[in-house]
Amino acid sequence: MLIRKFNKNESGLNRFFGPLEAKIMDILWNNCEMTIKNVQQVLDREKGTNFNTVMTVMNRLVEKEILQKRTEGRSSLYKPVLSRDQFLHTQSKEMTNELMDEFGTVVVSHMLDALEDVDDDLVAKLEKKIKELKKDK
Amino acid sequence: MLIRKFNKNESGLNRFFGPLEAKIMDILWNNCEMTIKNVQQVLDREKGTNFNTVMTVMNRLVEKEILQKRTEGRSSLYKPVLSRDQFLHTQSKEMTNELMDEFGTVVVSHMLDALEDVDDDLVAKLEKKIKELKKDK
DNA sequence: TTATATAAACTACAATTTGTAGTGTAGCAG
DNA sequence: CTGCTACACTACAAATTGTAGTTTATATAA
Repeated sequence: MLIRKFNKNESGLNRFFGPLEAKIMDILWNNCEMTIKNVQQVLDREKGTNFNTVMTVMNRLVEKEILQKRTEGRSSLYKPVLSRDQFLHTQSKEMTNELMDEFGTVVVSHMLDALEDVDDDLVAKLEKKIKELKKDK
Repeated sequence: MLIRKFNKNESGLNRFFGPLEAKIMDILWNNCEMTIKNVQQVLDREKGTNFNTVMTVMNRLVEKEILQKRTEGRSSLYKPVLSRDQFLHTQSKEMTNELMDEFGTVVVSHMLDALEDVDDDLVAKLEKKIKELKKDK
């Protein structure tokens, strides 16, 4: 799973992918396993995209181990290695860890500053964590 | 201040800059205001780097509003717009906000999972925050 | 069986970002 | 006034991403 960067000033999948890559991943995640043609047809509903373009980008995503490819007769079927939820969960966890490794507790402080409208589960988790932290002292 | 991406699998300034850019920023932050020649001389202690290369990279950093340039007679003096601390603080805050905007409270949960060895001030801040959150209900 | 359509492979090019460096220019110093 | 120095201008390379043409292999239709 080769995601090298997190794009700032973008949103959603565009934080991890280029614009076309992001559209393709979105389509794959909405449809499970698809051929290049299938993907191209969905893309085409908005704006014509060349078959070869779609193929190139999808095969690059396979090289990066973000998609997996299975040859079925004359056609190949592509699907994401991880589900969308798994992917986003992994990325959010990785990014959180990267930030904490890099900046330490400062990010915790920033998070608390930005924290509003939290559900009860998270408050409970916060309280539990505080107790643990105090016990460790 | 144009920082477009956060590089994963890097560390320190290399998360925000290319390798040479990062070295140059490090030098500038250790020395305040410097000419290109000064910077080049410090770089040269490890490995010869072409004067024009240093100049190009530094002027690009000026375009990105990361460095500021002041012409003093025949030479130009460069210095970072923000101090290292200001820069890192800004970036950690921005990144934290980006993550929270993107993923919501999941990142807080991840953060708590990774949290260890916290100082007393942060524990106090956590407790204060919990009280506020409960009051809002 | 052969012709045609289609999927895939291979190849290549453009724009962007970053590192690299040559050449030209203007001004100061001897 | 002549050369050194700093800067500007320009250009190219590698990587990333978007784009698409050409070629090859094959399956299906005539």
